[in-house]
Amino acid sequence: MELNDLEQQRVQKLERLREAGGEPYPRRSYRTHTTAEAIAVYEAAESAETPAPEVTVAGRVISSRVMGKLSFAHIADESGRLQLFVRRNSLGEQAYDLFRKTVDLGDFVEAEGPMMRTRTGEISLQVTSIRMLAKAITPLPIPKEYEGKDGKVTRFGAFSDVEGRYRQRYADLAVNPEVREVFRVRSRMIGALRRWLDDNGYLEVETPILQPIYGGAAARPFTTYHNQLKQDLYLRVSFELYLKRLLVGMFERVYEIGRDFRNEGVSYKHNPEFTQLEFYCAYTDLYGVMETTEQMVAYTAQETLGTTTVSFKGQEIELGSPWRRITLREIIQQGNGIDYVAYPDVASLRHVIRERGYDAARNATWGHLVDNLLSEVEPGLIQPTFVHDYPVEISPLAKQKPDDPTHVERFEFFIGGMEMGNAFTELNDPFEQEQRFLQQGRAYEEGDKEAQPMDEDYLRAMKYGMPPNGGFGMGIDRLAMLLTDKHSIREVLLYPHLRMRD
RNA sequence: GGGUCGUUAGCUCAGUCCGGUAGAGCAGGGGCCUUUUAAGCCCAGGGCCACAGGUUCGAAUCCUGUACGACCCA
Repeated sequence: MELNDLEQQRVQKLERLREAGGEPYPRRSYRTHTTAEAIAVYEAAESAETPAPEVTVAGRVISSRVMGKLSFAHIADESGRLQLFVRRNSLGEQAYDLFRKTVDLGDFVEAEGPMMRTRTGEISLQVTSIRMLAKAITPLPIPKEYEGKDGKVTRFGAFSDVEGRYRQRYADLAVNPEVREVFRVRSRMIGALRRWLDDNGYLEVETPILQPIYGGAAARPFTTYHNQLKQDLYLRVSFELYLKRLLVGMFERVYEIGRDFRNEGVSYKHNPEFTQLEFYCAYTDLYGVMETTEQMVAYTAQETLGTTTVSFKGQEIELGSPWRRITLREIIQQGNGIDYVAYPDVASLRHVIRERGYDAARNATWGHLVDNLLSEVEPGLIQPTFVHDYPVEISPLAKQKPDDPTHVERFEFFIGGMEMGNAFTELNDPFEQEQRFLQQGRAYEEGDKEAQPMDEDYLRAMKYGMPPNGGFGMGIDRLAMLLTDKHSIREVLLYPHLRMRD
């Protein structure tokens, strides 16, 4: 192990601790109170005018002010922080000296003694005994903090290098409490989603991540290989086809929360692996799913943040229902002035798009061009909006509209200028589904690498009879961005994908 | 994929225009200090200036390329 100067100094302290009979990495702590509990029991004793309680607390040293015969330090645990009042008279000369010489910022320690208030009024622990729990060799970039009279905390020298924070997330979490809070919010959010679905009759299931045939979304997959079976396998790009098979199997409401993998570029809202929620509900359709979506998302915000009004990029977003509904055709017309329905082939659509001054890639399919037109208006969709009625070409698993076979009952919904999810009245006619797969196959041959492959077993399942149903998918990471007001997906992923470095 | 910007001490950053001994604060080390809280005071340390080339008497600084990252655009 290569150690720099600072690390070598800490190893020397570790050895000094051992020489004094101490153990730098003992097996466990005999903590009696968290720091928050210690403060609470002291406050209770104070107001009841009973003697100050004795406690044992454990945590990481995050500040220290060593003076001659009296020192102050703060330790932090997950519940908060507590000041240690370390006086030579209370601790004993040898122990005090050992504390001064061997304890660094970042170390985990255990401290024991009666609670007290200092002269300035801060509730503290008067240390009668202190023990190393885990010696930190590498110094953590612990910032200095200053609490202004208005209670606002100013931090100095905080660990803020974005790349460093992502590559060493443990250090980021250790020194930036607000980063920990992001992941608490994320966890509460997923818990709330799960609770809502469970309470509404949905069964949580798990389906294969390794799939012999991928599908359910327009995306390129990651490919892997099973050595013993000598078989190519794909990492799933969606859960869709496996979940809908379960409706054939007589489950009526199913959902899955898990990881999808898409072999595409990274951006502020794309990571190669991301967390998705999909649910399928028998006997409803797109319009039923709209209501479900509104209720579920509003509930999740309320349970997670205590409000359905969220602030995102400086704007107030109201997640309470009802949400705006507008057709894809209308919103593109409003945004770009192009009625794509009037240009039913790729040549004429590409022509009009270029005429209006927008880019249109030469190899883009008609469906991609429509999708690109939507992308132009997407950043303006701040308040929750269902954009519905999509062209059948780009929706091979959705059911056509009864009055217009060129369009399907599908919506994508947008919040905060981001696409959050996608839903259909699911196609359950096996003959039509077969035609759609064949059409996708032709698109693939023509160069659309995101087209979906034929799935014979899925058709076989559908031939047994699949109830009418509405399906739904939502990007969990993007919802987490919305609820935490983070503007990059990497801020809501503990370990975002980064390029290898040496 | 294109453009712009960045990479200097463990952390946060100056220094780059206009080439000439590598800087600060915090952290760390040695002292002083029994109510501090961005504690304070004194002293002494700490660097492959991302990497590889080039120009030059001389490069952190100018030029080219590479890597990684951030932001914007597609």
